Amino acid sequence: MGLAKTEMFTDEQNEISLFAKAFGHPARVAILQQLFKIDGCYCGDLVTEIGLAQPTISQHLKELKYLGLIKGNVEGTSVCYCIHAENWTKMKVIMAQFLDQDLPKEGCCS
Amino acid sequence: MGLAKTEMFTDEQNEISLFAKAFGHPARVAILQQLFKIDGCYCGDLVTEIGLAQPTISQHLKELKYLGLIKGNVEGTSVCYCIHAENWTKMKVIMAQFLDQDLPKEGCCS
DNA sequence: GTTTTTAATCGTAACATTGCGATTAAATAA
DNA sequence: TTATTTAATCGCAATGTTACGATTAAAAAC
Repeated sequence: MGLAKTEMFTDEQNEISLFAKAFGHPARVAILQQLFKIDGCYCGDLVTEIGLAQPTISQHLKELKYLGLIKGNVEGTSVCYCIHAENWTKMKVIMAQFLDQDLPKEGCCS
Repeated sequence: MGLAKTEMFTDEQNEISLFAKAFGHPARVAILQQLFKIDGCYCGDLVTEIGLAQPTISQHLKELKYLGLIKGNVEGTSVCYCIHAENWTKMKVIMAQFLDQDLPKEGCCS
């Protein structure tokens, strides 16, 4: 059915999967890495750097912005993007809670 | 076109996005959390716990297994799953490299 | 050997994602 | 005002994902 049944999962599980989905495409990973390197970066620069068409980059930026991971500043005809530092930190806390769980000493597969 | 153009991205970017994609569905997050809690867990227990149909859980388990994040041990007619500790740690290193980048002090949006 | 149990696989319907050409919107420059 | 520049949005084709009923496979119990 292509749609996750979000109502059967916890808020935490849904939140983790939403952030993870944002990182689930190499173009968005590349965009974020670029914004860490050159903060802020114009949409056009990202198009050049990453090599996808302008509407495609714009769409990826929209998703990242929707999740609050980046913000964009209009400067004349350009838009300058950068990492939303505060929200990035919040996201990291949520992801770390999931990733840094204690590994059980002994499992069935030991 | 629905398919990421992997050849235009770095191996690192592709690897990050593959792991992220694994966490990009709440059911897989729930499965992994359950395996952290009760290691190891039988496929049937996961079906009961999570509430999706058996073929659906089996499919999610297959993806997690393909990425090396879990392993399954056949015990009679059952299969006992658990976190692949070593690979989980490796994955965490890769994800941390991406998530823990230094935030620039000043961006265009400051 | 037959039945039961457990999980993988198959097939397919419903839906989501990705990519981009074409267009639009909005600011700037001429 | 009329280009020009830059990026968002629209529309659509191609592909991927998710879910599950039906079936199969394999081991265990009887």
